[in-house]
Amino acid sequence: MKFSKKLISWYLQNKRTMPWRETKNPYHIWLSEIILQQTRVAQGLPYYLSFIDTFPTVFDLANANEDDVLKLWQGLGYYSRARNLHITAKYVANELQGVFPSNYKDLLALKGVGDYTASAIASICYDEPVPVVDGNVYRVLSRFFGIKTPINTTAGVREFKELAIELMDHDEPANYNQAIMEFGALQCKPKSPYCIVCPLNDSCEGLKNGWIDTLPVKLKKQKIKKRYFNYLVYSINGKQTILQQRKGNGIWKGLYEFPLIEVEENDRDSIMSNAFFQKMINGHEYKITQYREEPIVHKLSHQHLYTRFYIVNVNKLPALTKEQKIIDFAETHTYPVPILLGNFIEEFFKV
DNA sequence: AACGCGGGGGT
DNA sequence: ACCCCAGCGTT
Repeated sequence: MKFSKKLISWYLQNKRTMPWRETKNPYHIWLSEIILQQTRVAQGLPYYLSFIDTFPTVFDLANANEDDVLKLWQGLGYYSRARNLHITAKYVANELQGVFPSNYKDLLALKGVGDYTASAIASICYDEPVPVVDGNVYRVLSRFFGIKTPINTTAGVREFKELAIELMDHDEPANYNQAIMEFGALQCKPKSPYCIVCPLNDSCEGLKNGWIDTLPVKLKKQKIKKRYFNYLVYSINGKQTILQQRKGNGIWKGLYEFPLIEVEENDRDSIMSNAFFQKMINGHEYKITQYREEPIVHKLSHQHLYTRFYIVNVNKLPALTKEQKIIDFAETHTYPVPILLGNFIEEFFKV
């Protein structure tokens, strides 16, 4: 039997039930695909349900405030996905009368939709025979065909894409694409795949040569940067605090946070002598206490954030920058914040 | 072509 | 610790 037909056969018997597999509504499929980028099904599923519930149509999403979209996205990470989601919703609602593009090429033009996502939507919604090449597909193909080309190089991306095009099932694009991904997720998984009971184990080059544990080949690991964050949690007359929105292009763009002092070395002197800190407290009576002695270490894929919170008690309003807003304690939890701050707010303000 | 971007789960 | 996850946009 053909490679693709074996996978589809496996898929029809082993696929998990998921809400986005019950529909071909492009709005729902698009939403699920954006949410699932670099995200496990178990983590993304509750977000998918709450987005569908809160924004039943692309018009509802388009008419929302960006802050509300980010708030619903809070905790899912890679927040540019949420901002691009909102941009694309407005584009589809306002420029395309709510009708999504119906082919790979036009889908690719949407913000936040790359090669993978355009292929996924085009194949699932419109039966266009364009192959998806995600992390699962790299693993399945590299093992089955014994391909050692690193997957995160230009040559690797091109080689696997060309192979995927050859293998594409033109009779059932939707089933085939979901089959190879589901197969990679459940059967040909990264560690301890079920080769003994695999329907492809009689012709798998990786298994035959003992390469299962070394495929796919991926070049270098990014090294982790350490950063030292010091948040000033203002308590103004014990009722209000200050939040500011992150600008620029770094992490958490668009999310809110307390006034932040980032230092190179995490010693108390460098924080207290920091120019920004002096400016914030200059001319005001204040009492400052450190929330916890030990920093909270927030681990991201690419950096570790050693974070301290300082409670700054004041009786007068400090001078605010343009980005800063006075917020009632009870309202702090309505702003989209990184999960690191969300946890703190929940604990400290008891909201 | 290389890099930055979250948070969670598995081993 | 380290890897991976239905990747994408920017530089």
